[in-house]
Amino acid sequence: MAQVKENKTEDKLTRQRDAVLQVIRAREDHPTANEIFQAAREHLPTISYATVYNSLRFLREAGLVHEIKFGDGASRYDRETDRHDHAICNECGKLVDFDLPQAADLIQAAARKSKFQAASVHLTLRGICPDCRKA
Amino acid sequence: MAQVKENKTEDKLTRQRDAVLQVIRAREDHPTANEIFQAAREHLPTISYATVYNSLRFLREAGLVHEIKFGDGASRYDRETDRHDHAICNECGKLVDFDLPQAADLIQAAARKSKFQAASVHLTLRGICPDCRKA
DNA sequence: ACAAAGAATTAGAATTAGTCTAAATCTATA
DNA sequence: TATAGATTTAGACTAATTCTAATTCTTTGT
Repeated sequence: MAQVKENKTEDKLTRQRDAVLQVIRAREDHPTANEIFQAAREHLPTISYATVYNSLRFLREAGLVHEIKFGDGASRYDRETDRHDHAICNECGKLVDFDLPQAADLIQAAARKSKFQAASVHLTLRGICPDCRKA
Repeated sequence: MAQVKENKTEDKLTRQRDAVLQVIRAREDHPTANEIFQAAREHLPTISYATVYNSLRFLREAGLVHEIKFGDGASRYDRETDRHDHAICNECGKLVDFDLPQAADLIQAAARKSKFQAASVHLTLRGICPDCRKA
């Protein structure tokens, strides 16, 4: 009798996937897929663009990285996977993480208003970052 | 002496721009630029894709429509221009407006945490919409 | 250890959203 | 009515991402 195979998605952290993960973990900021590709090929020169995207999907589904999608260009990837909020600078586009527990507390109220079954809530602030305010 | 011309951006609601505006105002949902283009050319068969984009930029800058950018594909346009929040269905992608005044109240706290000078805050709920919950 | 099956990777083509460009058309006004 | 400025048009172009098909691992059974 054939052995039962439960998992649909494989769960191996291959060399390529690990390289991508390490790139994200090594950075304070929120790199794009392209930036990750550039950095990853320094360690693994043969890695391809498609593999970076495949790895990012894998890592996201495994909960190891967090994908941030604002409309402004490319998705960005975040090593911080706990619930948190984002601030985006209207001048320079800088993206900053912060956590506002009060925002998380609004999940019930948001579910009631929207009639959705809530999975998560996320607050986005738009404004001017400290650097651009100075300049 | 030449007449002084103050406005940098012109402010005429041309036939094309008005057609785009009417399409958005006529819809309950949040059409993409492509959907707007399809609908607008029923009234104005010669309108071009680029003009739809130009008109959307004009209408957005004039405050007549609201642009919603989630990473999931194309920008969507909303006739509702007052501050409001959004719920997105993780199953079918449906986008719904709602207003949670408590979210607006968090603008001060969010500014403090992020160190940004705040312009706006916006709460996004992700979950399952009523229709998908039934199915 | 070896072959077969399944998974992952690769390179490049394809797709999609959106912007840019240059020529043509409008429109207001002197 | 001529003209200058603004707008529209069609299509080329760009950037991000996904798809595809061939190739290269990895397992695992024998």
